[in-house]
Amino acid sequence: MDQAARKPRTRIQIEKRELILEAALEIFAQHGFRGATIDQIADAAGMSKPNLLYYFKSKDDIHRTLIQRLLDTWLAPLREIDDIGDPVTELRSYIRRKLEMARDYPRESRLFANEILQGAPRVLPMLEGELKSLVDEKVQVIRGWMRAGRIARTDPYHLIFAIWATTQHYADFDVQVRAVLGPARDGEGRFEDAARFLEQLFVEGLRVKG
Amino acid sequence: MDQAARKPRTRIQIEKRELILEAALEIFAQHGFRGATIDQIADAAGMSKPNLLYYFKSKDDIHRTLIQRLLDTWLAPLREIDDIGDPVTELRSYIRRKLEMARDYPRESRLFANEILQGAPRVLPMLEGELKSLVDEKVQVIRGWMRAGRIARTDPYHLIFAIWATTQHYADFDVQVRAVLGPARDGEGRFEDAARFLEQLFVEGLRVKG
DNA sequence: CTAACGTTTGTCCAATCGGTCAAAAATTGC
DNA sequence: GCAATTTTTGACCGATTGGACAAACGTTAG
Repeated sequence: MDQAARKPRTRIQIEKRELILEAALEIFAQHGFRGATIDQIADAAGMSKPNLLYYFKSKDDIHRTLIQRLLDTWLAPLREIDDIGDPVTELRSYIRRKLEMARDYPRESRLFANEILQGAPRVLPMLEGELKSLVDEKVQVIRGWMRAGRIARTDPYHLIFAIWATTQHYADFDVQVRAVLGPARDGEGRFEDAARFLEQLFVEGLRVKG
Repeated sequence: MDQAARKPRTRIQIEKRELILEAALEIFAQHGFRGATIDQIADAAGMSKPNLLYYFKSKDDIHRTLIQRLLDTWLAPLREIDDIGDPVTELRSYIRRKLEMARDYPRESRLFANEILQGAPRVLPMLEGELKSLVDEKVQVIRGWMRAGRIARTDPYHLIFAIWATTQHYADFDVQVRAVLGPARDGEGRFEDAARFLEQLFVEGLRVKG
């Protein structure tokens, strides 16, 4: 009777909501919010449209739930950056974690990319609040490393942007990457090659001179 | 009588088609193909929907025209890479040109990003054909530089991907970049900072070791 | 068995979608 | 001027959209 608005109770509700979110992630990631239809999601989840709307009260509700859930795991790698460890090791494993996420959660990456491309109508407050705070905090850590002469001096914000861009590229632009590399280099070795390249690029690019 | 199918003749047709394409670029870049409506585009172009459809026979027709036009200018910077010049200079100016395009043509970048994100349904043949050929060709140039010991040995494909990703990031994820940098750093200096950072990253990252 | 509750579905709706069409209005060629 | 042509528009159409609803179905506790 509560329409599953706040807290799902029965086991069926928990399972079905999960099923719907899984299907919706697939559809939203591929077609964007407006491009996706409730019927498509219901089909992919193996249920009728009214049945789906019994578990989520609107299309927007599903999307919002997905975005919210995504953000928790999305920022985890950045949170893990620690100013106690070795700077190069810290950055290297941050890059590796981000690349692993692009490999293991490409749909989440594309969902997020779609949202940002459309002007971030649903997550702008989070970007300006939580995300900015977290980045500002890690920028201070990186600045500390630079002041200590442990990595080359550069703009920490743009360093973070570059890591985001290069790693997420393999999820968001997967089709293009595949097309350019061609069938010969289409195996899973792609990610190992990418990891090796990015590691070299950032480690050498941040090496202290002289 | 020819419905402007092949070649526009009158001056009005040329002007109005241009007006429509300009409006459509704005709308498509923001909402994607399915998210955009003919009415929105017609509104933005200051004309009625049937009038718009007098100049383009369908929504798909407009989109296809935009994509086709985009690709010509999009690949121009890559074409300009020359194996005669100094490798570092060549790569540096390629990065700068790509970054300028992200700054000056963000809508084109987002239009392209939307297309790729949705699986490149309209440009996949071009990616696998024309784009792959061009990249393959430039990869050979870069390999030559590496063999000659003029830049560090690494994967040329992923080098190109990294340049694409980092530069286009400033157009496609503009909202996020702005949000993270905050109002204090929101001026046009952003692109100068980005240019400096990327130049350092790639030049140092590709420097030949000892 | 049965009453209460949770789940599922068929049917329906108003709004919006891409696109058509015929006729009006504006422009052009002579 | 006038007729031919190009341009613009209002009205309309079938299809699809997100969502509502009540009735039917399933499940479970007593």
